[in-house]
Amino acid sequence: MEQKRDNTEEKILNAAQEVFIRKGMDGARMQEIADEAGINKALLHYYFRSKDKLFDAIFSKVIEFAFPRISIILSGESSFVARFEQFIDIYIELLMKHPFLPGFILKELNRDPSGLFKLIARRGLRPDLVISHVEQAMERGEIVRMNPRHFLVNVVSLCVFPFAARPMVGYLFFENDAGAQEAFYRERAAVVKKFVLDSILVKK
Amino acid sequence: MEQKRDNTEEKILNAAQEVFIRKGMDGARMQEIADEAGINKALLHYYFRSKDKLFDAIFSKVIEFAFPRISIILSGESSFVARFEQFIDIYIELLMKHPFLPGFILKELNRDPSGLFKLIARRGLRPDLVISHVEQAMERGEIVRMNPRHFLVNVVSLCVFPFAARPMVGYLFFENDAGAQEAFYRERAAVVKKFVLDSILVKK
DNA sequence: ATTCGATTTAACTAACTGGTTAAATATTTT
DNA sequence: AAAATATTTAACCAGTTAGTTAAATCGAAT
Repeated sequence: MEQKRDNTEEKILNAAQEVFIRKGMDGARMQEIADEAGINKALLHYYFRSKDKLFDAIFSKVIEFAFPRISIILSGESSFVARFEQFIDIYIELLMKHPFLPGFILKELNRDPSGLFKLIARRGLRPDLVISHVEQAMERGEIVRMNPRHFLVNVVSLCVFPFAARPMVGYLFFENDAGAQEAFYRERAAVVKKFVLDSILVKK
Repeated sequence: MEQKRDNTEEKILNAAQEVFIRKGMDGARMQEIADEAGINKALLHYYFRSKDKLFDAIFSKVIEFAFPRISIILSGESSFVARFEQFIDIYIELLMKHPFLPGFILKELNRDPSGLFKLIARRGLRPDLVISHVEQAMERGEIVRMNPRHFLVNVVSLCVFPFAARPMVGYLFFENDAGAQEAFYRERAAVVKKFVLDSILVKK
C-alpha cells in the first residue's frame, strides 16, 4: 500500500504538472488531471483536498526547478565571463527540455504575483548578491560598465522570451516547420553568448 | 440615437479592452465588462452577441496596434542603424503606455495561436521582407553578419520581455518601489539601443 | 402623439466546475 | 481470515457563468 500510495501520488503530480503547465491554473480542470493520471476525480480529492493545494504543490516544484542555481554566476573561482557562459548553456538547455515553462510562469505571475514572491522569499533567493557580483566584474574591468540590473534583464530576456513567444516565432519565421525551428532554438545558446559578449567585453 | 449607439458601442469596446487585457479571455467576465462600461449584461449581448465575438473585436484591435509599422525598419532612405534606433524608440514608448500588452498577447498566443495567425495573415504582414532588409544591411557592411532571425528575436526579446515579466522585475530589483521601477523602464530604450549596437556595429 | 430603437430590470436556463458523499469493491497488511 | 487502506462508482450539491427572454421604460425622430 505504501507503494500504491506513492505511485498514485506520483502519477497525480505528473499529470497535474502536465495539465497545469499546458493550461494554467484557470484553464486546467480537475477532471482532466484525473483522466491524465488514469484515476477518478474522487481519488484526486482524496489525495489533494483542493485544486488550490494541488496547484501550489506543482507551482513551487516548477519554480524551484526553473529558478536555477544562480550561484553559478556567483560562486566559482573562474572568470565572470566563463561563469556567464556556463549559466547560458545550462539555462537554455533547461528551457529546451521544458519549452512551456516560461509561458506558464509568466501567465501565473501576471495572474497572482504574490505566489511567486512568497516562494522566492522562502527559498532565500538574493538578487542583490547577483547584482553585486556583476558589479564586481565591472570594477575589475572584465566587462563594460553599465547598470547591472539592465545587464541581468537583458540576459534573461534573450534566454527566456524566445521560448515564451514560441508559437509566434514558429509561425513568423518557420511557418511551423518544426525541424527548422528546432535547429534555430538549438543555436540560441551560442548566439546569446556571442551577442552579449560582443556587446559587453571591454575592447582592447 | 445614432450618437447613442456609437457612444455605447465605444464604451463597451473600451471597457472590454480594459478587462480583457487585465484578465485575459478566460478570466474576463461579461458582467465585469458590463459594469466597467456602465451598462448591463443584457445590453452587452444586445450589441455583441457573444463573448467570443467581443473578444475577437478587441484582440484584432490590440494586435493591429501592437504590431507596429515594421515599415520603419523597411522603408526610409536613412541608414539601417538610424531606422533601428527609431524603431526602438517608438516601440518602447508604446510599451510604456501599454505595459500589460505583452502579457496579454503572450497569454492569448499560448491559449490559441490560430487567432493571431489569422490576423497576421489577414493584415499581410511579411516577416520575410523584414528579414531581407536586415540581410541587406549586413551585406552593405553596416552591421555584423549573423542569422537575421536571431537578430530580430534578440531585439524583440530585449524590448518586450521586461514588460511581460514586469511584476518579477519590480519585486526582484525594486521591491515594488514604483518610482525606481518607472525610472528603470524609462531608461530601457537607450539601454537596448546601446547594448545592441555595441554588439552588432562593425568595429573599425 | 405616436413610433421605434435604446436601455433597464429581473428572472431564468443550461452548462460547467470544484468539491462531497456513501456505498461497493479491490488490494494490501497484519 | 480479518482489518485496514486504496480505489471506483455514481449520484449529488452549490456556485458560477454565458446567454436568453419578456416586459417595462426611456428618449428621440417622425
